[in-house]
Amino acid sequence: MSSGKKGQGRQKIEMKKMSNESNLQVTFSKRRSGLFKKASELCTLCGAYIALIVFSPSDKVFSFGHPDVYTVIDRYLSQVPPQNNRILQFIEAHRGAELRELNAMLTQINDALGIKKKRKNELSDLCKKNEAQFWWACPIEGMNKVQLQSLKDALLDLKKRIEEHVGMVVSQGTPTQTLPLFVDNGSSSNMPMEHQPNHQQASIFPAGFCQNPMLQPHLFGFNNMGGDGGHGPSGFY
Amino acid sequence: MSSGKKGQGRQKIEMKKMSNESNLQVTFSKRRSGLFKKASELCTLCGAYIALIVFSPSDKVFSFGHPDVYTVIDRYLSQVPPQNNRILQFIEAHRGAELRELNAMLTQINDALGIKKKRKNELSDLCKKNEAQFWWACPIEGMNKVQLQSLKDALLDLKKRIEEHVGMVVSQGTPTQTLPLFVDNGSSSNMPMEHQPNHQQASIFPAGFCQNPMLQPHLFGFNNMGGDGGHGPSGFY
DNA sequence: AACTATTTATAAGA
DNA sequence: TTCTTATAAATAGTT
Repeated sequence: MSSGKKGQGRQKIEMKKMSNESNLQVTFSKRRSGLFKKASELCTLCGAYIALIVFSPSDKVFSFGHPDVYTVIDRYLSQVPPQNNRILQFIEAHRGAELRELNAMLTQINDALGIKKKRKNELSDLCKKNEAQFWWACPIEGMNKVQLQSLKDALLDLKKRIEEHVGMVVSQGTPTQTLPLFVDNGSSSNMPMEHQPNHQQASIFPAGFCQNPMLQPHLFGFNNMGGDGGHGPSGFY
Repeated sequence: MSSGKKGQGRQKIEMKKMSNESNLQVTFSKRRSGLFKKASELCTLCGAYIALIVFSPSDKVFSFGHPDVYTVIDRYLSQVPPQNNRILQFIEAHRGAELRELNAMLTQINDALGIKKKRKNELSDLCKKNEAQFWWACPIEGMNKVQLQSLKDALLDLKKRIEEHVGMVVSQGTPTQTLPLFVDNGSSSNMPMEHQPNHQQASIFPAGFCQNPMLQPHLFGFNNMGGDGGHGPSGFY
């Protein structure tokens, strides 16, 4: 602007996969922000329930949910169309159908049966997987019971050794303080907020367990569980 | 425009729940369209994987997925952060921690164990529910195996009675024709398309089983499984 | 990350 | 719901 040469400003782009890698990265970032903002605004303005999950080209995952992702997914997966009288309605609707049509229907129904069987197996697998290794991908949440128990034991041991080292006995009362080293509650005031929507994300995660709170102001709760970004040794912040 | 009085055009709106009901409905509709369009564009431009589920204020559900909603959800739910050496890393990171911090950590770990147990039960319930009555909410897909079998039997019976009525014997060869009455493949050319994105929604539904394809041009596959909108007797269209 | 010329989305009104 | 129009908001290209 201060120079004599001014940019062309925004140009229209072709709606196809971007070829330039670095450009794509920037565009992804900008548009992802915009998308999440739009989603949160739809919640705020209209009281809609929304789940939004985005995997970046480099497989980082970003999510937004109101009231939270899991609630909306559960509701989506549980949703079944009204089934009463389905068969009756179907037969009524096709009472005059030609034989060839009926044959086609039977074929489709058989196909549907096969697909249903296949998907049922897939779902069973998924359930097993989820039982084996739990989902919510925050540091401690990422551990299974056995791992948590191990961690707890290890910490107890460490604590004991410190006690011995310091040479003092500590009361075992419930601590009330949170850990700055470990906890970062995204809703605290150190986050810039342009406005506070009146809806809240009732996160499934215990407050402060999530890493990488998105820095977008005025958005509900964008939970970036992305790969590299959060799970290294320095990730406890 | 033809009148002397011209509108003010778009006005800025407050970012809070809209009070006017009919206005809210219109805004929801417009913004939902915009949101889904943005989502599909992010897929097209950047190759992102996205799942987007929206429940309207009146509880109609709209969804968009690339490659499809279930794939993205599965991936999201299955995602677990790298766990190797987590415990070691944790202890390393906190070797100098104060006793009070260790106490706080133990409390949090105990909390996490409790939450994990609770969520595990919830997940089990969800799995059971899904086994009992399957999810994908299109007409035939909405039926369970027993219902599909009943429908098949009913159709076979109907077919037989028609045969008797017409007084002829029909060959049982596999039909190759689709049913206009029953099938509507959203990607066929009777849908206005401003442009064809090079990504495809690999729908879990057999082609044509979905109802209410959204009429938004250039979008991937918005699957409106909304309550009233699609499941009545007239829903077979 | 910031800037800005443009394109795009959308609130209001019909 | 769909169309139009004025304006707000998002963002592509650049710095």
